[in-house]
Amino acid sequence: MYTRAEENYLKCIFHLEQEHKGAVATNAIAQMMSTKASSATDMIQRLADKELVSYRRYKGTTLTKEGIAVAVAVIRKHRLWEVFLVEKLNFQWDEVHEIAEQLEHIQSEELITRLDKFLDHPDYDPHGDPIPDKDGNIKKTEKKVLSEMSKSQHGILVGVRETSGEFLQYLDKRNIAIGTKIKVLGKEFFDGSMIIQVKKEQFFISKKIAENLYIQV
Amino acid sequence: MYTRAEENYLKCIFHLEQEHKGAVATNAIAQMMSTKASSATDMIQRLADKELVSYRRYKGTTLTKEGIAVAVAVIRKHRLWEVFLVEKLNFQWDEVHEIAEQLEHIQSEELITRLDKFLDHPDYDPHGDPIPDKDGNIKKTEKKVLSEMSKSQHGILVGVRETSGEFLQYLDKRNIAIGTKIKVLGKEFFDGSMIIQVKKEQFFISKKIAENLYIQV
DNA sequence: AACTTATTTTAGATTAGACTAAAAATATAC
DNA sequence: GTATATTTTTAGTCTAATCTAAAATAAGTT
Repeated sequence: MYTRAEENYLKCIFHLEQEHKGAVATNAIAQMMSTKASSATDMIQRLADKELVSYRRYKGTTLTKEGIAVAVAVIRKHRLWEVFLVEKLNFQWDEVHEIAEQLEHIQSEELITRLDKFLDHPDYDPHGDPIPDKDGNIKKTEKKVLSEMSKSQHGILVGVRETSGEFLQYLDKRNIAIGTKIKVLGKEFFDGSMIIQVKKEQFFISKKIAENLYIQV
Repeated sequence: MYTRAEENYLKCIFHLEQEHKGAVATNAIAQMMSTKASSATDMIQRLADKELVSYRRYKGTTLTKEGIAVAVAVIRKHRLWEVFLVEKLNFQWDEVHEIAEQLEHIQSEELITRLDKFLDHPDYDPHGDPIPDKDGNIKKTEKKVLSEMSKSQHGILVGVRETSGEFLQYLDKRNIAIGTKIKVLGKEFFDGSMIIQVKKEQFFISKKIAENLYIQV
């Protein structure tokens, strides 16, 4: 099995690779892991020795098949635990990330099989992210970033990008949650800000907010 | 907070101190932790620096108030998770120990508060051991080892000492579980073996088995 | 093309936790 | 009460994961 640190690096590289499509820069990894570039290099080289990533000095890092499998397994565990925490223990969706970061490293195939069944095989976690299946397949959701939508388009919120407590609380305060219908009433070219309709109410939102909301059209 | 290793040592020392009443030998700790005496000494000295144990060279180790608090908190978490695994995820009672060993180190007060509530504030774990409350109080069960009972005495099984898979499966095979009524029909002085009644059936059991069953008379 | 800046890697040190081998303290035996 | 055996501790080494400082490479600018 792999260490906690290894699993965390693999998960991190997986997410970065998804975002930017292509080899991941050492600095990007270091930054996301809140560590120094030298530490990241060190770990990357160890992961390369174990053939979990392929790596060429100064050129960047990509996950191997095995590396992807490990990363996705960890993500599956993380998201299943998040469902458990919200659905069964009644946590708010913005409180679960930190705890799931720990739970995702518990080693037991059987545990996850049973947890998945107990939760009735959920497809999405409380933030709207898809839960990989046992074999590592992830449902691709054809979601759009709200900031890329134009006037009078509408859809439902299926996920968020940023997962900080502040951001999720911002949404809660405005009654915006996964599943909420959102319509774009207006868009300002100058700064990318928008006026949106949520249920009976209308809000002004900045570009920064709009960039962090995923909408299914 | 404390590291996994520290928590495990504290838990180990707690159990040994309960059993033998008095300062715990370094070798006993090393043996229970499946490590070498030198490693144990090393850790004990670090724990002493942090005032979690009081320790005098060559004399043995005892937990301080703070050390007890940490150990009991870990034991509480372990036993609550065991209840969860058996009651909610339908594990057999002999399959849960290893997983609970991992789960007991998850750091979150709130998680345990909510888990406890979700499980309806259980008093005992699936092996019959009492679950410490939030403040660290442990219900003392006035239980007796079966091997110390005499002919025609009876009671119910409230706990087991040994927790190996083989032993628990031995019990399962004979339909013996926590809560089962047991009556001593006969006892052999020579080797301490017994004939017991369980439900409608009678079994011969060796002294070794009898020493590992706790009965509430 | 040469200079400057930013990124990445190497070298060397540190910490927790474990190990082996040897030394020190305690316990047991005659 | 000395000799022997057992237990415990110390000293020194090892690995994973981190750090700082310095060196190497790549990228950007004139």
